[in-house]
Amino acid sequence: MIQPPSNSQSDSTTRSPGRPRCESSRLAILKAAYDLLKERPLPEITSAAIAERAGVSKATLYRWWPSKEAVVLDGYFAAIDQHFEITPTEDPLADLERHMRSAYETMSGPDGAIFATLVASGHFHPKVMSELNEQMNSPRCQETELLIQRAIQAGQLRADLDPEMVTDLLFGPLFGRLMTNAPVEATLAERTFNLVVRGMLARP
Amino acid sequence: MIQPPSNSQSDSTTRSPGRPRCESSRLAILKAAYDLLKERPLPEITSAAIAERAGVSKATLYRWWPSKEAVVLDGYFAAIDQHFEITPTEDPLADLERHMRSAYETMSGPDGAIFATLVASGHFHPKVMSELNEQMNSPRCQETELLIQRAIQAGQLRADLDPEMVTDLLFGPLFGRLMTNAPVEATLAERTFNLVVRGMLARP
DNA sequence: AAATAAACGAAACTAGACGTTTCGTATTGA
DNA sequence: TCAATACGAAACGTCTAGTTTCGTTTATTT
Repeated sequence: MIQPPSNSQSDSTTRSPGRPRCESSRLAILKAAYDLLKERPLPEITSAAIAERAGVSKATLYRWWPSKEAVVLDGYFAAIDQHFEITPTEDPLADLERHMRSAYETMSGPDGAIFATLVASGHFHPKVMSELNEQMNSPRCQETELLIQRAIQAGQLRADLDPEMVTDLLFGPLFGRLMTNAPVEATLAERTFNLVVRGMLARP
Repeated sequence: MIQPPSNSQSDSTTRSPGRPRCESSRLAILKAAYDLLKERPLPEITSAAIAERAGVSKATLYRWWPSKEAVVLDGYFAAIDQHFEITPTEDPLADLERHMRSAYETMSGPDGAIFATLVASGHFHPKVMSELNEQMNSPRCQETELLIQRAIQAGQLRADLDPEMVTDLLFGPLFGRLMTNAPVEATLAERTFNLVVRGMLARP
């Protein structure tokens, strides 16, 4: 995350003197940021609005986060932290498809729209982009690539596949939708998966 | 395009009285906008900077365009208008690949970066997004789908393919790169094309 | 219990951007 | 010449990010 002062309160044993940080304010700020994110795009969210909704002064907000973007990003991560688990079965290829459908389904809703606007902001705030890549994109890609490698080892997929390339392809249509602000149709994951798996060449 | 006053000077015969619009200023503004776009992302471009570089007053700029975004968008369209022609041959599938490589190559350079930031801005300015979709995305998609249909009719591709889906897939990795601000590798188009054509299933 | 260190709220403040408006001047057609 | 329009210069209003000041509150430490 992005916090200037020494965060994670060093140890739980040694505490610095003075009034401790107000945990409820911290949570209120994160929640306020996420709630606002569901209502309107990031540029229309002001730092004053976040502070006001959280019942907190702007000074407090800027004491713990360096910018509006950092607050909103932390709020988003805190809210969606629990998504995207995978439970492997005997059929790695089916696991891959389930994983993909789950991602598409999540991103077809409000969290997808928020993600898209955050990525858009990332083009103007390098730290936002790198945070998003580190916290969201990279981990999800690694999960996906792992599933692909399992399917390869199980003999279900070609051995000469590049898992990274396959991942790009599987999620490309999703990114395309998010990037152009187009709706993610319910059948998109399925159709994408089938086409990628089978290929488009005539007479196999 | 986006111009509030009656543009395209109605007819070339009937002209309204009064001093005519200064064409050189118009061109200077468009060029200044595009040049600035090559230098820095849109939010860091100020209307004052565009006017100053064009040697024009802000009042002139806002007389002809409703916003900074509209100016910049027109500047971009004016600069890249000539890209992406297709010359069909006897081999529609090869045409498709060439078309795709050309698009990937173009978008791997500065115009791709600019496009990405414009799309990003589109998330915060609906008119920018719709303009981009109408002037860029939709036409390119239609071209691509046409090429796919030709390849299907030539028997090179499966008859049951959905050209739109294939297009999404072919350009997905490109969009993914642009969206996350990642570099578009020189071999990306080729690898994408090969994988989509062949599919990823083991033993065909 | 007293001193200290830090967080908090309220509010003023700076700096900068967008977009508007005013006014005087320049350029065209009628 | 007159009317209509474009242009430049400059001031202006409004909004926002982010900073700073100051008095108050809550905790630890001695």
